[in-house]
Amino acid sequence: MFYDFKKIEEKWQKKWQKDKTFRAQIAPAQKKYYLLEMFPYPSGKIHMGHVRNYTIGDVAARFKMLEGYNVLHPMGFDAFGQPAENAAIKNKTKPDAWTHKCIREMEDELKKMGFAYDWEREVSTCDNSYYRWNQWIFLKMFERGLAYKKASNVNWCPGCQTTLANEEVIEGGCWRCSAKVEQKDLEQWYLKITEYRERLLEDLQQLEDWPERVLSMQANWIGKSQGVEIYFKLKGQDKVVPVFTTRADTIFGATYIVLAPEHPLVKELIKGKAQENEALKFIDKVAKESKVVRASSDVKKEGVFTGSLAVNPVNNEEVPVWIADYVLMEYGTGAIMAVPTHDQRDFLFAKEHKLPMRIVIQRTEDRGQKTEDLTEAYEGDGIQVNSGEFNDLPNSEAKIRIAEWMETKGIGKIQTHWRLRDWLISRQRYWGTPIPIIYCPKCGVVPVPYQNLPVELPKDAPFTGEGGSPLGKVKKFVQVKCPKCKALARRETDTMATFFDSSWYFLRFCSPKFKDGPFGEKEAAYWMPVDQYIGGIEHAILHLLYARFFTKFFKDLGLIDFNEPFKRLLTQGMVLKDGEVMSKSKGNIVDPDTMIKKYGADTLRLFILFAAPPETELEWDDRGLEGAHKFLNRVWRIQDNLKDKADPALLRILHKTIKKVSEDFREFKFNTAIASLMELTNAVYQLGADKEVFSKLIIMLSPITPHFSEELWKILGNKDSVLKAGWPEYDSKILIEENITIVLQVNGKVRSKIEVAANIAESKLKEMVLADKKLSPWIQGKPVKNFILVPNKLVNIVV
RNA sequence: GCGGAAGUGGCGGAAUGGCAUACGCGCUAGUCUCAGAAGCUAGUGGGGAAACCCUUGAGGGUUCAACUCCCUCCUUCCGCACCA
Repeated sequence: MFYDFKKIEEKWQKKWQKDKTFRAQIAPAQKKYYLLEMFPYPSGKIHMGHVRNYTIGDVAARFKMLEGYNVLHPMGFDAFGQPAENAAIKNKTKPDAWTHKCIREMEDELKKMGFAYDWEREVSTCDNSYYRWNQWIFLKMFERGLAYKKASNVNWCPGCQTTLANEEVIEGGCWRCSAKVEQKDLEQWYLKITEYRERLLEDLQQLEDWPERVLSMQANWIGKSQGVEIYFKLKGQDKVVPVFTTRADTIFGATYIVLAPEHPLVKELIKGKAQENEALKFIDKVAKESKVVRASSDVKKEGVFTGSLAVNPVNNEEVPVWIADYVLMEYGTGAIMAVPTHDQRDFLFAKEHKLPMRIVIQRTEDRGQKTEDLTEAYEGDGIQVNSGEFNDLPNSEAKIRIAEWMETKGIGKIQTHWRLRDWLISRQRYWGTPIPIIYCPKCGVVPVPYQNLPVELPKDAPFTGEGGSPLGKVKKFVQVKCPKCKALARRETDTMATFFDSSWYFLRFCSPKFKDGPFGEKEAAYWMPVDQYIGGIEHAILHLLYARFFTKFFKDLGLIDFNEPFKRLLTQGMVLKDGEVMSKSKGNIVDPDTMIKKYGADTLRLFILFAAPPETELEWDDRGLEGAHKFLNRVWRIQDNLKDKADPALLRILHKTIKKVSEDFREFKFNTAIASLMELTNAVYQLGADKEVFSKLIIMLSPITPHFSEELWKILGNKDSVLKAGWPEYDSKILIEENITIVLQVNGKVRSKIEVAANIAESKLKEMVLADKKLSPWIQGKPVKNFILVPNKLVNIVV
């Protein structure tokens, strides 16, 4: 007999919707649990990555419901972004219409999976009821000096006359017209996330339940480093070039310095020199080079000599000043001291351009080694050589002593540097939140008054992907009266990066219809922080960092009383097919909808959890899906053969299973939880189950296969949803076994096994072991050197 | 280059110092059937007739005992803003 998954799944989905089973309401007496999965971009179709992410979340949510928590489990759409613009151009429609159509389709697909969402809380970031609060937040930041304007480089396509995202630059060319991409300076809006860097780093320590790798990625991204700023005087001028280094111990080996081509001193340095023309050409070339090309590691490091010399302040040695593309203006001081012997990049550059080098750190065993002997830079620890009064010190000590010495001599300054830069949020795009700023010829930059929000995104902007910002072409939008002096003014036409939208949506879900602010303080106080957040590892840095930044900002505004938005984080692995990520270009996509039609959502949910642990990659396998389906049919058939009373042996297995599944669910080990449910099912086939054992099996399965379990639960005569059944508890008395199998090893190799009473005395056991027949060939005539006993498990005899 | 993760049967995976390969897929045989499908039962790491021996990317170490801990190396995957 087969179960009719199609009928069953439709029936229960309708019932859940009608009964509002998953509606979440504040209940102060009850323990709350906020479970959130990263909301999707509405592309129209869900893919296996979504199925995996949301199934993991759904099982956790339903498990918590069974455990008696008041669960908030919302869903929404991250609906602004470029794909809508591209799709609209391609399909001759509008981003608005296209996005809303996609949202409807995706809602349908998500509902077909049976996910336990409170759909009444759904939000879409492209609705003005949502993005008006983006604008509100922006204005609050602007008031506090956290949003500011600054000139910055963008990728510019001269063919399309538009800016390009990094991912739209393919091998230095525009993805649409292949024209060579240039760099252009534009005034852009930034958020001062760097003001929060200390807290963003510090508070990582509170996140005990985050994966170690995400924490270290965030810490590295923020990149706090202690180092020294060293002042190199320019020869024949009274100008000074500061360079930053974390390796003050190598200063005596600095044989040249390198400036970024954009460095403000460069033009002056090359003026009138023989190298001037060559240098100007190089600067021009680098300036046009897209950041993507410049940043790719396989490109050869290029550079030119400026013709100027500088003085190494520790030994007054004259060193050449170069410019090179691998030094970036954005980091540190935009200038570095080069130590070819102890930095591999400097080493390669020095070899290429025949620059001098000097060893200053050496391991004792390498004493006497010459620079000519080096085939690569030595970046490890050692003893100082060629370093004046610091010779013979270990470099770790010298690093500190040299830094302090330079500070007292006034040739350097100990400094903390950060890797984190401010966040550029301006986009010259249409489908995003308009930045609520007005430019008045008299008053300058004027924020839109709060009562005038939202600044609505015009529905009818013409855009073709060419010719600059689409909003700039909508006169009705651009032309505006200055809120201060009523003179004719101009609106900002940039929109916000979509990461802005997703940096606070978890707060909106607490009170999605709130009208007096981005979220209700009372609701946020009850539901937040998110107890469990689930999403892809690709968001390990940016999204999570921005969400943490916004949370701290809200705390500073006094709207919330906590520092971190996400208590626990799970990053799920990708879904692969034939060892590769599923993608359209590879043509290896497996469509969830097809699988639902063929086997049902419950089977799909079961398989995707069973095939691999949540955090590792998952290899898709059609046959595995069939196996999962087979298992459900096997459980379904149990109902026909229920006994009046279960075997005591089965009861023991049942309680063992309850213990194991409870532990595994708490730790998100769904694959092994399912394995033990399968073992229980196998035992039922051997020993026969009664109604009680079967009921508990169904309850334990219900978070994974909700429709299937609800149906069986009803067939067993229950009136309420299986969600009301309560999570089963195990009886530790039943778990105690009378007899235990002890493994007998000789010299670490298994030679025999014996069955003994659980509470056997050690001396008695030893006697039995030494008398074991299978063991005798191995121990006979040999003195027992050691007798190791692991209680209830194993004995190892060393002879 | 920087940072992170992982390597176990034919395949997905289990075991975090104590019986390597749980559970599932696949495969083999049996049973049921006119036949097939489904189901059920049994078997299934490699070598060997057997006793036994070998086996967790490679090599070394610690330990009574290592997939698990330490060292060296190899391979694969992921993220990134060449971060000095």
